Amino acid sequence: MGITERKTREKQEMRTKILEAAKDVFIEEGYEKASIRAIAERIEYSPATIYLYYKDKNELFHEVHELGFEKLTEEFRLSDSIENPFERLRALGHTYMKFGITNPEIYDLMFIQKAPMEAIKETDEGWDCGLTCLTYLKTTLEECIAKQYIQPTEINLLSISIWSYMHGLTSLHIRDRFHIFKDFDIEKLLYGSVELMLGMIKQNTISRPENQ
Amino acid sequence: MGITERKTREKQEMRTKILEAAKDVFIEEGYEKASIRAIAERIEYSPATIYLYYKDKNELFHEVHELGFEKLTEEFRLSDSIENPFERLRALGHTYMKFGITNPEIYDLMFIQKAPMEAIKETDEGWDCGLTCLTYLKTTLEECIAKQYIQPTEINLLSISIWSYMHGLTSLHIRDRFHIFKDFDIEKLLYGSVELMLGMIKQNTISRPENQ
DNA sequence: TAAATTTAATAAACACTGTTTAGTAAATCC
DNA sequence: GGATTTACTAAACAGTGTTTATTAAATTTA
Repeated sequence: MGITERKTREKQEMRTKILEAAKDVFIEEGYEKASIRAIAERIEYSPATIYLYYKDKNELFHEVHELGFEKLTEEFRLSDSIENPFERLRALGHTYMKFGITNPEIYDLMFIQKAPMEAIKETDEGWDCGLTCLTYLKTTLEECIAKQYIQPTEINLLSISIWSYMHGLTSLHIRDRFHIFKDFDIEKLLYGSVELMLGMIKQNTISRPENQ
Repeated sequence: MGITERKTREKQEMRTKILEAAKDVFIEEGYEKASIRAIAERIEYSPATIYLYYKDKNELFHEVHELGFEKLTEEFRLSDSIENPFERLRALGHTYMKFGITNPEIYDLMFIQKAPMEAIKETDEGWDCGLTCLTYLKTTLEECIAKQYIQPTEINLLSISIWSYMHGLTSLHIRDRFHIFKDFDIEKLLYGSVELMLGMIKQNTISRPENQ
């Protein structure tokens, strides 16, 4: 019977319709103004309708957060063609930071807000999209170690460190904590910091001939 | 005339009464549940009364955020007695991270939420309390450089980097992004990361005899 | 001291928020 | 064609920050 098939298809279409509206409101108006009512109004449905397709706001925001990860992963993929793993690492760093600065509201949802993580806790799934991005970093770092650009280091320790560093720079910046450096070009400081870190983890190798 | 003096004193007492209540609600109930009504109820006044002493929620939260900085600065001061600047740097790092993990809601307000920064924008003051803490880090780093524990580096670049690193570790942790390392002892990874960073910035000096 | 004025506090309202419930109209099934 | 399921929504509930009009008390003035 084709009706049930059409119905499930329509149900899915409505979900993506809501999801896209949520994403748009999010990007245009920001986290604070992304209310259920605002999203409902955009698709010309009543607020209550959204609850027929999403359990609650957390679940909806969790899916928006997944969209964000799809976009970030997509941008990460652009660096796949870079042969040198250390150069690829630099590119990933720049991509990550630029993503955060360009899409602060989505970045907010992906790495700062509690909501998406609470949605995960209510299911038995893990933070798959986060894991995917982390794996991207991990494999690049492993390759850097294999090709002796970086001193051998426990990979979880190293990846958590690089990620935290990049997140620290990005999040303190988009949350306006760097205004105290008002006499400096902040973006220049940010990219300078990335280079400082890259220099530090690379220099270790250069200065240790026994690893070469 | 003693009346006006008493009045201004009472006005100040009421402000601190509200402020302390706000801080307590904040610590006990968290950011989300720290509503004007909840704060008002705790001091047994009507919500409207708070607006006679504070312009809006942002201004009140800004003062709570300042209390947080007083506490953090206090804890930083405990490391003043450490002679070796590099050991002092390690202590500051541990203090910072422990502060964030122990007081996640206050840390939230100090380094994550937008609200306190918006309160600053509306006045002509800067982020003085943030600057104080940063100066603490800066002077320690400068001393590290002077005593050749750390390779000479532009001080703003270096301090922004160390701070971002510590904030990245702390904030990703308290916002539950490290659950993907579920097979590991996360706190161990965190302190391990601090050691990794310390090792990296120190090693540069050791491996460069021309600086010693 | 009595009246006028200033001050302090609040109840109630406004415009929002997420979410639930009851009810309606249309589509589908028998 | 009548019964049933489905899709949707209006209205309500409990909460939010904030403003306004009003009241009662404290203070000043005459």
